[in-house]
Amino acid sequence: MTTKIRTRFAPSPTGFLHIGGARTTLYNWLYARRHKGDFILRIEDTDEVRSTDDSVTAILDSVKWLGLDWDEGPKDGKTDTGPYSPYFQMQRVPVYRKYLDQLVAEGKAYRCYCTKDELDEFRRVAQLEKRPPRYPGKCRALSAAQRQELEAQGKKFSIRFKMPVDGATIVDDAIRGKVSFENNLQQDLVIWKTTDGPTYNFCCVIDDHLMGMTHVVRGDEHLSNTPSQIQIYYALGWTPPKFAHLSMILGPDGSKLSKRHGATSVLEYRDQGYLPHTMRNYLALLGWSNTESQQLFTDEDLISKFDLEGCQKSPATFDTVKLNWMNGEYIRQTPVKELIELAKPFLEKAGLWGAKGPALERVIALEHEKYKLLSEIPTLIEFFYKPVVFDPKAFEKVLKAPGAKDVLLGLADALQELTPFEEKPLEARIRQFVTEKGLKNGQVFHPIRVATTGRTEGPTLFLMLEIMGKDMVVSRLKDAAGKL
RNA sequence: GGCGCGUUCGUCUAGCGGCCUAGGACGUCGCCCUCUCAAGGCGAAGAUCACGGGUUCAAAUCCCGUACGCGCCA
Repeated sequence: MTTKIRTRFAPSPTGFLHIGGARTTLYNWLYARRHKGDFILRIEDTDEVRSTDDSVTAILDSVKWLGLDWDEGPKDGKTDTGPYSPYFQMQRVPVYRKYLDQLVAEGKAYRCYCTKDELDEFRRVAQLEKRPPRYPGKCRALSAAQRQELEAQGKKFSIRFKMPVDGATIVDDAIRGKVSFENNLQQDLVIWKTTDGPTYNFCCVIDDHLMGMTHVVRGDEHLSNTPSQIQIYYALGWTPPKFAHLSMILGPDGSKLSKRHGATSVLEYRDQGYLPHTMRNYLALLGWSNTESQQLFTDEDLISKFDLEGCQKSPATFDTVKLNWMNGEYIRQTPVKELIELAKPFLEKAGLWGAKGPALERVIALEHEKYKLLSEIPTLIEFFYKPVVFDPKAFEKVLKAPGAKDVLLGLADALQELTPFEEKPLEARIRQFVTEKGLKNGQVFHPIRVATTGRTEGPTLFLMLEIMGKDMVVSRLKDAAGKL
């Protein structure tokens, strides 16, 4: 029997969920789902200064919006559920302390009394002598008597983990293969702070083991810490999980994606009108691909095809242009009724939800192939519900053209008489008008469009007029003519 | 500074020694469709596979070095 796959996403609640974190979450989730395993969420809030409750909420909201469900972890910002509860690290401190005591008792970790100033000095001298600036192990071999004396002086201490002094630690990474680190170049890392609390690397090892993680999929920036973590697993008599380190996501200028490149928070993408499915698909492709070079995936497709081996070792640039294309694809695939529901917040904000006028369903369907973002929908359809606002250029070029006024007035009369006021008869009547007056199509079609919408671009003309209805069309033709 | 990682069209990538005169997707450009804008169809341009050495009958693919970028130690 094979062990059940268990993956996790373990954010520090010190801010919103950014794009990189979202991708890490997605890959962990995909891997777990692919193998019918469990996906766990754990909150690494041991940084008491920077962790906030708001961040926890924002992160949970983000993961939920992305449509990634977790099997164990927080239910909200305070409570959680699952066989390994609690999933908030601050609530697990006694657990960490237990293993800390064990390591100290076994001589695998030791108290270090060096002050910040002393450590700075070590570092300075090391830099000067062009040696690696690592902790020199000053307190590593202190005797019990020496420790007593230092403590009698009221010296505070941190606790350091004793790294082996020879040999190498191999990280067998699912994406990068075997990566070797010389042990004597690693330093004795602090696992318990002077301020009496555990450090990130220590909690991470203990939780990943106790919570039964089989795979740790995380960002590239953790690769260098992995040998230390692996040695802690060994010291505790545990087998490390399989690691996979994902490459970084870059901004368009090749530097690490940050706020100055635009939106970095997942919730900002939601607010700009991207669909969760777009984010899942796009992020999946940013650093992972299969041999078919497939671009569009259903969720089932993604789950059945995703694998760690297909992940890219090199960093990837986040490309909003492709994201927009993909979002357009998925909007086009979304049935209009569903699309309206998705666009509801944006329509409400624009005052178009429940507005008097043509049926929203027909209006939105009219320009279905044009939306790239949900947030664009209101601007593209608002002229159906709000007074016409003329684009100055369109007004100059199209309405002020010679004869345009006569066209508008003539059409207003002709269309007033038209029944039924529907696409086909409208087209027939307007084309007839063109012939009667000896004009070209453009000389008539363009002025109608600008007069009724204020713009030179918009939906297919005759169906649009039908949806607007006779009263609106005729009065707008007259109004526009009146301005000339 | 040390250690580690990375480097294929503008961007995301395929490629695991011969199928590569390097394939796909986004974007760009052109044509078609057409009442505009899109969408759609067709087509084109775009990569001396970072650079330099090897290994081999044969290298984008294997090995070594260099450069540049990034990460960790901080």
